[in-house]
Amino acid sequence: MKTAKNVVSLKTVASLAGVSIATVSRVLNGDPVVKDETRLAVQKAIKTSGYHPNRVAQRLRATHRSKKLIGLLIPDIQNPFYVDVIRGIEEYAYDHGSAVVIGNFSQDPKKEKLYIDILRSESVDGFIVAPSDGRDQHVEELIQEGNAVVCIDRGLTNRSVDVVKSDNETGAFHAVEHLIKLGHRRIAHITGDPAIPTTRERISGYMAAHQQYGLPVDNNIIRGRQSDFISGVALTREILDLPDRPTAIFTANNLLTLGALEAIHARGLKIPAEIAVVGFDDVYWATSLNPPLTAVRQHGLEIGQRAIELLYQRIQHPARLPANVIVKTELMVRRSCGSRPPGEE
Amino acid sequence: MKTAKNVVSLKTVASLAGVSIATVSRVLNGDPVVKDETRLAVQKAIKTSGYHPNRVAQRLRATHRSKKLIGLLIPDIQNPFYVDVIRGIEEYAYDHGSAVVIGNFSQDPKKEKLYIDILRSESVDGFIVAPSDGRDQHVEELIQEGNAVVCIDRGLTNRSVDVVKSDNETGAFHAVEHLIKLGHRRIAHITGDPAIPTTRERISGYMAAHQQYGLPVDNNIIRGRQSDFISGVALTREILDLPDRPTAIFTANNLLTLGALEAIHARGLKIPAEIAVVGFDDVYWATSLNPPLTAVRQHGLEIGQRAIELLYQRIQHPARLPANVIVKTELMVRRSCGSRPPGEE
DNA sequence: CTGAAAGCGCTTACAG
DNA sequence: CTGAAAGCGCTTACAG
Repeated sequence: MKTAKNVVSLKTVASLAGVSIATVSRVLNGDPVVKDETRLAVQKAIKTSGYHPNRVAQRLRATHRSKKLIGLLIPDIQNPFYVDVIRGIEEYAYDHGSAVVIGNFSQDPKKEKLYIDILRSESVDGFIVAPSDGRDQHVEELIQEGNAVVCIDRGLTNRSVDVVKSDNETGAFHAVEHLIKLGHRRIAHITGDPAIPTTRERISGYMAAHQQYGLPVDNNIIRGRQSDFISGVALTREILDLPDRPTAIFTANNLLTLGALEAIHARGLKIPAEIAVVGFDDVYWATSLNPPLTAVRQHGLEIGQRAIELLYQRIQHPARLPANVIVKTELMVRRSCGSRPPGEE
Repeated sequence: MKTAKNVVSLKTVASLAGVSIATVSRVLNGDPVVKDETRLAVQKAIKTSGYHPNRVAQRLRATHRSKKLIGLLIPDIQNPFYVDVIRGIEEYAYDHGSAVVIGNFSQDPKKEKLYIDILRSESVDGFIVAPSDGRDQHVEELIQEGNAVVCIDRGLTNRSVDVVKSDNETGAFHAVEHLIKLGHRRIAHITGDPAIPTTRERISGYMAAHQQYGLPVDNNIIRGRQSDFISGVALTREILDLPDRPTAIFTANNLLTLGALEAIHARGLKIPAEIAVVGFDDVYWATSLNPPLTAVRQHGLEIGQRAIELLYQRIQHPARLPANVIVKTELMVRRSCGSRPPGEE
């Protein structure tokens, strides 16, 4: 067992092949100018020496070529939606020989700032970011400095920027419409953090469905605080305690849905017999819930792929106008919303 | 809006402060030899110029100091257990100013190889890896070359290496013991991929519990194929089709558990009235299942933290003997295993 | 077609 | 206490 790391560099290969390091570099980069004979000798030397290019040196040197590194800023790696997005990005990246550095900032702007600094000084090709909110200073700054940036899930309010996100409004619309068509007339909406643009779009969809079907909106049953589990539990409890309890709840993301389920189970209420549930965000365990959850599926993988494609376009054309990619959602109808509202069976 | 990226380097700061780049570097690295007056001038220049060190250059230059980059090889980023591990690692890493590059190889050895190559040539400080199986050639090689490597969840069979993992055997033992104490006599075990050491350890625990309580083991109800959802469904179906159906199922990981639930729900069987379920891996949505799932909780966060601590130790003491850290599991008793076996109510 | 040399942004002996 | 210089492993004009 060797304990010292062997350092096979261009130099090693060059001396092995009896050429200069410049020539080896040319062969590695597929420069057609190299004589076939030389190329062959070099390729052989590369093989026998087990040479692998040092990406750090390449990145330091590369001013005008790709640095093969993408920075990713994720608000919450525990959220399966973002895991899908990451997978979409990663697949594409590694297909192109790029690596991905992930900063999971847990919705903490300070942590976000730290990660941005780190990624920046790793001189990544560009950033894919879910801004902590619509007025995210750090992301603004990043763009200001001339970095390639693509936003996912949410854009920035004061600046036009490449964005890839779900059609939140239509997704919410379909969810609520589905409940209305089943006969529900009082549908609560547990929303996410009001500071996040996504939250507002989903509320819009909820409103639009009510309007389209001539249903009055009761602001008292639209409640939001944070986007997390705890809020889901607390807000659902409030809703369930209401004198004229809604017959259905539409939750704005998977954590809120879990919170809602917890609160409903704790009350011993039957789903959908006593209360129907539809959630935003489909998750792989949604079918294993009892009853299986009706949910608005976001295509996270596709969002990730589109984001990284857009990022590479942005790198090549820094001046092109910002694109706004809206990815369709899909309503996965399962048993948690039943076939008719409670009390009518 | 500037479109060109500003390149504030040591040079910029040096000329601003009227010193050489060597001096700036010394100030940055806290070299006490620098005169206070000079230090102050340099610090001021750093502030006003908005200088941030280039980590790429630092890493290229750093032969003997930390490169501030950790490589992570994860078999499946969709598995919440690994997400916890990642969070544990990440927290520690970023507290120490290190970044983490994640390679999610989806149990695909080819992808694993590619990622190892990339991470290696990014000259990371070290690797934290969950080997694809006990005879993982690529991980072997990595160690062979003198890299700092810590394994998580599973070790290597032919080589002693730093490992951090759950106490799988005891965890499984407690799960099965719990079922036995509830009166179950026929307990099926849906195992993971037999090539993964973890699988075997969990089987051992299952066996040990049977032995301790003088229960016969029926190999016909211990079944394993892959570690995924599909296998969970298929194997559970097989088990449920058996003439003398077991009264309980112990599943070896969270995906298998989901598969089992799917199969059980499809048959319309009541949990735990007709069949009890205990799963390895607690997940944050386990309490939202109906009924809530009894599960063996692994402390993923702690595993991640211990792993990265061990890694830094390994970097500092390349020759120290490999450590084997076993992290306790915890049985989370919920309603999916009931209070007595089916048929005795 | 190939090589010598400059340089990417740093750190670190070596002088002084 | 500070600076000039070498060098980490590459790429790329520039000569020849």
